[in-house]
Amino acid sequence: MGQTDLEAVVRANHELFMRTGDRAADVVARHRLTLATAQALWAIDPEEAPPSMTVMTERLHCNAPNLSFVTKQLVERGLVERATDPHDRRSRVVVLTDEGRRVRAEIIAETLERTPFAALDGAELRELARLLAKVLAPAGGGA
Amino acid sequence: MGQTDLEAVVRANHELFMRTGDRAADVVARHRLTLATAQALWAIDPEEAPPSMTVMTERLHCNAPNLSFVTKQLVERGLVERATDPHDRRSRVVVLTDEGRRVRAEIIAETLERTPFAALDGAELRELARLLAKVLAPAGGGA
DNA sequence: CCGATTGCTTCGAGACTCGAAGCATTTCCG
DNA sequence: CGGAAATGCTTCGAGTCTCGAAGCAATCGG
Repeated sequence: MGQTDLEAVVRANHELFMRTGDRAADVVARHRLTLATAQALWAIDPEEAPPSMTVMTERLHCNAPNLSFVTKQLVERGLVERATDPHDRRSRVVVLTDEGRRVRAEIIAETLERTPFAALDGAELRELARLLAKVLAPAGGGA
Repeated sequence: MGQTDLEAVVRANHELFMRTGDRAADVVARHRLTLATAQALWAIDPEEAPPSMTVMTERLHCNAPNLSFVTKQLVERGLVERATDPHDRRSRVVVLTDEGRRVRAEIIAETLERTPFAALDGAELRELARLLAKVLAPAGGGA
């Protein structure tokens, strides 16, 4: 009867995603952003190379026109800038501005303070992170 | 540094919700539904008393006008019917039709087949379900 | 060199979400 | 009882999000 556990997990995953979003709603609104634009901002890690639009569509599970739309709003808000990838002039990379870096850090910090997941203790979080990582990469290097 | 685990958990939760949705997309499309209407259908447990609109808004984390809109589509699709709660004639309950019950079961079954969570074995799923349940109900009867 | 492909944008349409306003019913309180 | 207030839901209008189709610039393949 693993079916019952599986359904419970999928439902809990959905519910917790919604609850985290609900609690983050006023945080992102305070920065004049929406959930969609905040997720895009979150997806740009300032410690890695600026991602191309294609990479961003994969991270956000959306298509190119959608990302173009969302990116435009971040540009207008002064949080990111578009730049042409010198290695392939067709490709545009999304670069965080100083304010973008600051706003991103604030949104992430406040979201993590409010998410229901924060109720778990360190050991539980580590175990949960381990299990979720396994789901994300099930092969584990196997055949 | 539990912060790292917490962020990883929130990101993984988001990512897995999106992946589950992506893999369910063609399943719900096959039934002429969208993700929003399918979630509403999922939220109606045929083994419990038919939920009122208010209960449904809580389950779906949406407001009344939105639910009214989604419910209308399920009614037009012949999957649910509206009924007046005899105990409070202001309240409308959402009742699954026979086809609604059948389509709901199919969508859930096929979604659970395809979700990445299905890669876990029984013990892992049970542990994951336990942790997520704890996040959903953190108090545990405490003060 | 030129057709095919890739990466992105714009455009137009459809779906989703929400606040405001309105209606029916119930509850509250004198 | 009677009427004001509250509750549950719907409709309406506007705004946001999402996507397919079409188009442009740059690169790749022969």
